[in-house]
Amino acid sequence: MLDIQIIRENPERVKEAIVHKNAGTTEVVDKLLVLDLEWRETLTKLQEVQATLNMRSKSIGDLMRSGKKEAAEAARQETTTLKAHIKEIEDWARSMEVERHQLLLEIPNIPHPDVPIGRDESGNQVVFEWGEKPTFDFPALPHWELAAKHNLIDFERGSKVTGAGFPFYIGKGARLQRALINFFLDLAVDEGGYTEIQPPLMINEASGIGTGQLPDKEGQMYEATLDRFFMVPTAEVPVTNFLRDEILDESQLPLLYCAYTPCFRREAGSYGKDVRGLNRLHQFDKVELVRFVHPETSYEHLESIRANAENALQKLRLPYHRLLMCTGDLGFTQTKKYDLEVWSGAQARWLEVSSVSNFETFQARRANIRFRASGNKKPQFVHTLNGSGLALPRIVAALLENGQQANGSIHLPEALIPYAGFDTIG
RNA sequence: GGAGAGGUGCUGGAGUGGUUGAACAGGUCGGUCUCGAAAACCGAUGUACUCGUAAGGGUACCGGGGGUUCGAAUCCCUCCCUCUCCGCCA
Repeated sequence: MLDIQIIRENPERVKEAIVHKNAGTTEVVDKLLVLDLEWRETLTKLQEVQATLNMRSKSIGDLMRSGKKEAAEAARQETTTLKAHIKEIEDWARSMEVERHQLLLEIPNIPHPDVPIGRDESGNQVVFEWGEKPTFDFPALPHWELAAKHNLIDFERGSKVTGAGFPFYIGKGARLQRALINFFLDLAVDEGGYTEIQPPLMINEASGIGTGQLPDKEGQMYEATLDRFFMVPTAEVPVTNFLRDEILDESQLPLLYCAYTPCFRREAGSYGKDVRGLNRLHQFDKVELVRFVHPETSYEHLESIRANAENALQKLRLPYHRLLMCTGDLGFTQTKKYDLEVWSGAQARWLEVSSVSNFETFQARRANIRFRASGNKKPQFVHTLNGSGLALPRIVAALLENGQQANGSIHLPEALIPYAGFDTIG
């Protein structure tokens, strides 16, 4: 949610953001401004009438206390029409406010000036590349064949027990998952300075609204309808909402949290391409990095989270590149975003394994997370940021594919061996 | 799941229909005193929205929502949460 003040003062900038983000028509802005004005006028009127009623009530009280019963009774009669009038204006104001809020929720965040303007993913810029793509002097197998060959992952039984996209990890496959989770968490805690959190795996409606999954992306989450809880699509949701409706002290900032959770995504509408093997799952593991920071420092923190994620990739010796996402490929809530993609040797393509974003006050405003600067100043909204550090399945895909040898075995990178307890699969 | 108790400001804790946005205490901030500090004393100290160039007004908020009333933190309904006991259970 944007600050209404920005929209009032700078509607053209907001419209430009909508156009650059491909986020619908700019009409919402004009509609909102008209409604906002109307709402404020109505509100002023309402408050005036309420003030008169309050005054009358007070004088009735005075009359009663001084024993002037008839006068009090007469005054009481007079308030009935006033009350009806209040109710009328109140209903009107409320319905306007609801609509105003609705429109406000439809307006996307404004991209940072550094962000290249572009319609879609073709406008994204590769700004950094690291590592060397592996070459094979034998027919390299895609990870799903390697996983089957070494009995690491069982997709079929996953389909039987739950459905497509819910695999079983077996033996060294399961151990590899556990190793990666611990490796990423240790990295975040020991080198990144994050505090580890184990959040609930289900969230309520208010939390979904706080981080922006609700109301529009409701269909992307699994819902426990009896309780109206949602399975977490990412740890970002519970971890960001950890501080919802709180006022922090400036000295507490920045706050850095990391969390491992499974992530549940319905991925409605994305069937067809790229769903082979581990490329797209309904349940997958991820370590998420979340920061709550002072507004003045948030872009430094963006680079810092990005560096945390890249550090993990480099330690795993996975070739990757960094994309600066263009306006058209930015999410609704983001001002600036980097995607990190690893090279998957056998599929010969880049796979997204991390997305690092700044939301400035967009989430903080929705989730009502503020801080108070020293000296009794007014509370202001923090900036929130997050990034994957990292998402497991595509890392596993790349590790298997890039690490495969002519004899069919798979070598693990040095950094992972203490965690896995083995250096070779097969 | 059953029975009961309770949810008030940064904190503790009053308040059961009429100057209560909320006593009192603590905390925090500012000041006086002091070489400095402590103590003591004085003062300030919620949030959101809105009107206003400003000074300064106004409205709403005592877990959430709704209702009764001229008037509600106080009465009623409902939901959520916490605690105690019982049951069930990893």
